[in-house]
Amino acid sequence: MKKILLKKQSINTNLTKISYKINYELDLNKSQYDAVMHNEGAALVIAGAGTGKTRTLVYRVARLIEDGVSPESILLLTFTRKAAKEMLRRASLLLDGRCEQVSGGTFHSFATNILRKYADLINYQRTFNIIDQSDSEDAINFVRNKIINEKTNKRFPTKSTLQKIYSLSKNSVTSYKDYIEENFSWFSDYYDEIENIFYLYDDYKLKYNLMDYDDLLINLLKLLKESEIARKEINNKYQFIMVDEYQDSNRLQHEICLYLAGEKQNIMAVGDDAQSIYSFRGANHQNIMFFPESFGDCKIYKIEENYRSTSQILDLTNFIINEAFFKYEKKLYSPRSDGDLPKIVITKSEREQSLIVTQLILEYRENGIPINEIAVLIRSGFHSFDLEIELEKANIPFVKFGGIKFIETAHIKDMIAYLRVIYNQKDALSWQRILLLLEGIGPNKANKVLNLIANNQVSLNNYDSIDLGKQSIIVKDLFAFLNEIRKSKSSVADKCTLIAEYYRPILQNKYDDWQKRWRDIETYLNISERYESIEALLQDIALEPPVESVSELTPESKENEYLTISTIHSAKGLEWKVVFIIWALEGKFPSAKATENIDTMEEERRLFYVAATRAKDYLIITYPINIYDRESGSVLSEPSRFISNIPENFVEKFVVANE
DNA sequence: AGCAGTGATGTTTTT
DNA sequence: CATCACTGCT
Repeated sequence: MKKILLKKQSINTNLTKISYKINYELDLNKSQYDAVMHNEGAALVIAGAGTGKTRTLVYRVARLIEDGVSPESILLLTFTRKAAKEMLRRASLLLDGRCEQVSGGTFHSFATNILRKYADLINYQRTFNIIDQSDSEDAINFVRNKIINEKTNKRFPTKSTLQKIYSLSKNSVTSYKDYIEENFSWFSDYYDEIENIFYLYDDYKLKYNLMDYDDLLINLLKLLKESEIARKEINNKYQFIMVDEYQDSNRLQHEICLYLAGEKQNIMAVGDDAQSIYSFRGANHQNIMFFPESFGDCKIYKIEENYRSTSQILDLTNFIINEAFFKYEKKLYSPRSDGDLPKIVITKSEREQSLIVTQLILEYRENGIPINEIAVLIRSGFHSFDLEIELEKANIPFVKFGGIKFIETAHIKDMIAYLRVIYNQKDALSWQRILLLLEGIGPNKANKVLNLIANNQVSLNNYDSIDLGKQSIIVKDLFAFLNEIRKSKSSVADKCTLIAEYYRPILQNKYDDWQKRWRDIETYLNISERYESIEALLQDIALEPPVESVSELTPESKENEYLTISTIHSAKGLEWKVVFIIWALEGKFPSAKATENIDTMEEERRLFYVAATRAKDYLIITYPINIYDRESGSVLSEPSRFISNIPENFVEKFVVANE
């Protein structure tokens, strides 16, 4: 039995007597100051776009530390690790290195770290592997194939639909039955089969020591709920909880927060209901409004003064959000009234849009705006393909965030699968993947090996009993090779290089464009150099994958300044002097998929709002008119509904002159 | 049992 | 423009 160490912590609540290094009153406005000085008990901070939300969090971290709270006992949960790092860096600049000691990360990475420690309490081994969405779909497909029969041959949900139902019902803490009835009622005939698949899927993961993204949260909650020992240790360690971007948390995360807050309820949630853009992940934009009800006593702070944008930009964004069907009690105001009006540029074609955006970027740069103060924001990853070509022609260095990441490509997943079986030998999903790469091995023979592994008859250092006839040798060679790497004392990067050499002939055989893919592998090898353990590498790849998309990201463009192209979701919390929003066309943004449903439509509006509020000084919205759209088979020619009825004096409109 | 070739299919957003 | 499921061939 583990012994619980209780450490007494004295928090000086008598604020007036302390003399701080930082002059909080001078550095902050009144509402920020109040939030920063919030001491114990629950609090909700509603902070509009650009109102210094990060600043408030950073100052509160510093303030708590100045008051004698030990940095490790502050837990800062953010949406991305990048955000957490940035905050801690700023806090360190403000105060000192102690701020770097603050605990923090995403819900998922925090959960992973906790679960690695307490895995045995929830019947897992601590070397569990984390599987991403597509892995999860594959595993679901595996069990799905066992369930489908004559009755289920038509209109039975696909693996990706099943994964979605599974994930959303878990994230919203709703039973499968209720969730299907409410959201996928057309599948209710198949309810028994679907539920069965989900049970089998859970068994599968437990058996092979795998967790999907949802399991990380579910198992953390389970641990907090069911193990008093773990809960006490965790509560004792993390005395002050701060959660950023609360509007994008879901029910499951909310329940975790309740347990993390513990009896003391020292939790501060920060967010903006008008910026909720993650409902597809089970977030509900009303969640944040329910937050106070979960606590006996919850203070609410509102911050409304915007320091980011000019009042010209805010006039436009206020207009956009006030058109929302469900009203937000929100009007941001700004002391900066010296700006240009936002521009709307209408072009004839996508080509012309790309050309004009490129040209404007060059003009802004000539006028002294550094290129890394400029961003192009897009609704979907592929909206920038044409622009990317144009930017390359014009020699404008750029980095693209969001969209398909190179980590998600088949060849990189293959590479990672080798590492994963070394780390967790039971990982059937990865075994399956790498076995199928071998010549003469199909699903059946792979399955044979999988069963041997599952029954502990075969492992990396005991594989003599494998008998697959002619193919035995090639499989045994794979085992021998992986076992060598497992035992080897060489660096992670060296191990990855060996794997790459092993994989290279397979790659060449499998893909015509193997040279392009090999370059990705070289990038991957470079990344692997940053890690000292396979565990750390795998964890980062699963939870904080390198954000850069597949791209010809040259080393020098990374060093120097670059233009940012980003999906709006990936641009959350960031800001630039100049922001372009391209493809503001009905059918693209809002996406054609969202138009049927009022809730998804409203989310598109908030998304547009988030995009526009990223701009500090200049906002340029563009769209091409008369575009034939293959998807819907129609001609798109209407400007986005979010900008079509903007009052004339709020924007300047441009069209490209005919030559 | 494995594999290659074919035809359909569908392409938000992310941990 | 892939990937994916399916089919028929070896």
